[in-house]
Amino acid sequence: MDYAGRLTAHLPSALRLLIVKADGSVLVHSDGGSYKPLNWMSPPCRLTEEQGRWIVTGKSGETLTIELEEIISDSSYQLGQDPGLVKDGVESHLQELLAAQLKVLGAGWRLVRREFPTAIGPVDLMCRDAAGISVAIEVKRRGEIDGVEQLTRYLDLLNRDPLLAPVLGIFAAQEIKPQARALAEDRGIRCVTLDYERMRGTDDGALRLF
Amino acid sequence: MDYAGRLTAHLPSALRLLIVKADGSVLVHSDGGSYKPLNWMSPPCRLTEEQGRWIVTGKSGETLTIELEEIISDSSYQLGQDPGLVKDGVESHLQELLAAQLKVLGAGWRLVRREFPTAIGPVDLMCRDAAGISVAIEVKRRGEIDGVEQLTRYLDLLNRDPLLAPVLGIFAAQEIKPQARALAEDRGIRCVTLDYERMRGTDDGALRLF
DNA sequence: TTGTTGATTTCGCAA
DNA sequence: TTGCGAAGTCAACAA
Repeated sequence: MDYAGRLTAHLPSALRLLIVKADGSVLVHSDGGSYKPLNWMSPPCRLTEEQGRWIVTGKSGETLTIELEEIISDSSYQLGQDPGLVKDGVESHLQELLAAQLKVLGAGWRLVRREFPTAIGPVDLMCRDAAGISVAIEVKRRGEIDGVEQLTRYLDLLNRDPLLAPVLGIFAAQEIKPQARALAEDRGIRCVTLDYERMRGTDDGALRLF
Repeated sequence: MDYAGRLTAHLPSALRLLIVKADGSVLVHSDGGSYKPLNWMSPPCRLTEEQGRWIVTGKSGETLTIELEEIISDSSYQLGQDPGLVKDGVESHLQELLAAQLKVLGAGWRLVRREFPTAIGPVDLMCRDAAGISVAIEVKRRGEIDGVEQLTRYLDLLNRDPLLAPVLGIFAAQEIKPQARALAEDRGIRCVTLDYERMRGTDDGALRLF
């Protein structure tokens, strides 16, 4: 099997599972690893069959060429439309919980609004502390450098608004990477680690503050 | 199907493809979307079977519970060990090639080290030019604004170190987006477009310099 | 259509 | 083993 697109890749001959979905997409799986196929073609794409060879072409001209040496089994089924997955516990939930339990950041804090709009995107939570100082909070499940950059951009912009300035920043996440913490603290941004289970279970002191 | 781990998720009853790999991992695919399953359990994990129900348990205690209402087809095959995928053309190759062909950036340049460590992450290539001035190089496959920001952060930090300062920056990529180039040049960062095919084929002038 | 952001990300490399 | 950045990331949502 050979792939030519953004990169080129080659897969030697071996016994594998080939899946062709209803939308024409193709997956080549080995008998291990994770859910990611060894190689694949995403929809929209088109599958053409020659003798003993599949050629799958993507919309940007990528090609996946599969040489079929032996077919152990070949089956086809119609699965129909799928009702889809319902998730719980992602970032938006953390944001809701923190908005509802804002007092743990400090007494007398109040929420201005969630998804506070700016020209460069929404701030997760905009608040005012007991003294009335504006505080912009960025909420992440996992806090990495990108998130600190994102909050920094918001703070730069917000602090140019004389009605809001000065605006402080809080970086809140279930887990904060050391490099992200270092960058945040270097920029005067407070870091807060969130405990999702405790926040869901209680309506009071559910944060570990550092 | 129900999942309980970092989040909880529920999947209504429908006709689907279940795959159990040799390492015990489980994939639940619908007949569309991309290569990502609707739900899954990554190895290492263990599958136990009750009547009409599969319970898959991961190493961190996550569980995937699957109720089997009807079995349309059930097959099992041994695929054996897989020789694995050979990729070509990714960032690490570019980094290696540029490290080996550093002289094309200028005569008398030398490599200090690859993956030069800093508090906010490793600099791809740290060099000194003929005059002994430090140069930090960020290598990307596709040069976008994020990469320029990343290099800027490194330069800000490195220039605070009196043993290194002044530190110049080079942004090197197979393809540099106009916005990224504009930002880099505005910040005094030199942009270099890398020609992967020529760099792989020659051991001399393999860059197009701008 | 394009861009931005989150993810049960997964994967690979270096310390 | 751990931590961090890249990915043919994918996918959802907004502009």
